Amino acid sequence: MLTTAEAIAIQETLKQQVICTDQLPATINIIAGTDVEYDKDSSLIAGSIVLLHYETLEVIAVASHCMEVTFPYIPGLFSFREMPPLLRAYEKLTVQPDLIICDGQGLAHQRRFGLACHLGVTLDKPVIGCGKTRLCGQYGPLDEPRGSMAGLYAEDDQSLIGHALRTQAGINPVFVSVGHKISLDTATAIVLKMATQYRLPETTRIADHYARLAMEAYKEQSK
DNA sequence: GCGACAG
DNA sequence: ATCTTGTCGC
Repeated sequence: MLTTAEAIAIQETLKQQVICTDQLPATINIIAGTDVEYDKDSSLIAGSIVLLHYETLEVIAVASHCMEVTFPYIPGLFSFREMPPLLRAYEKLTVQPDLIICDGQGLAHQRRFGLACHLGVTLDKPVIGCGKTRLCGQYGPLDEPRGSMAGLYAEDDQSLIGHALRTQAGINPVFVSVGHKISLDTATAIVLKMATQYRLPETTRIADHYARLAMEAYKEQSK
C-alpha cells in the first residue's frame, strides 16, 4: 500500500495542476454532490455521487460504489481514503455533471491539496470543497445572518484558503474552498445557493442519503 | 513536548 | 465516520 511519504509526494506534485479561477461552462445545468458512508462494524465504505438539476434540485441520476477501505484516516491524507469509492461511482455515471461539490476541503488544507482538489485534478472537472468542520486556517468574527462569511487564513503564510460561510442564520458555518477550476467567490455563492433549507448544501445531504442506502443494499446483497 | 486534526 | 432520544436553553 501507499506510504504516508508517498501520498504526500503525490499531493505536492498534483497541487501544481490546481486551477483557482472560474473555468466552468457558461451555463450550469447539472451539479453533483458526493459523500462517503462508513460501516460501523466492518471496513466497508460506500461512495455516492448524485446529479441534480442546478435550478430545481431535482435528482437526475445517482451512482454508488461499495468496497473495503484501502487507506487509513490520516488528517491531511483524507483523499486517499475516500477517492477510490468515489472514482468507481463516477465511472458508473452515464451523464456528466458541470460542477461537483464534495464533502471535505479543497485548498483549505495543510498542503493546499484536500479531497476537492484531488478529485478535481483527477477528473479534470470544476470541484468545490465544502467541509462541515475546519481542518486548518483561522477566521475572525462571523455575523449571524444567512450568507455571512469570514475569510479562512492559513496559519503558515496567512494566505486566504477558504471562507467560513453561514448558510443559515445562527447555525455553525460550513467551510468552503477551491477544489479545481473555480474561484473562491463563485464557490461560496454556489454553496450558499445550494443550502436552501439546511446547514449543508442539498448536494451533500442527498449524496449522504444515497451513500447510506448503497451501504445497506451492499450488506444485504452480500448475505 | 503538547495540542489540533476534513470523514 | 460511528455511537442516538429526549432534553436543555434561547
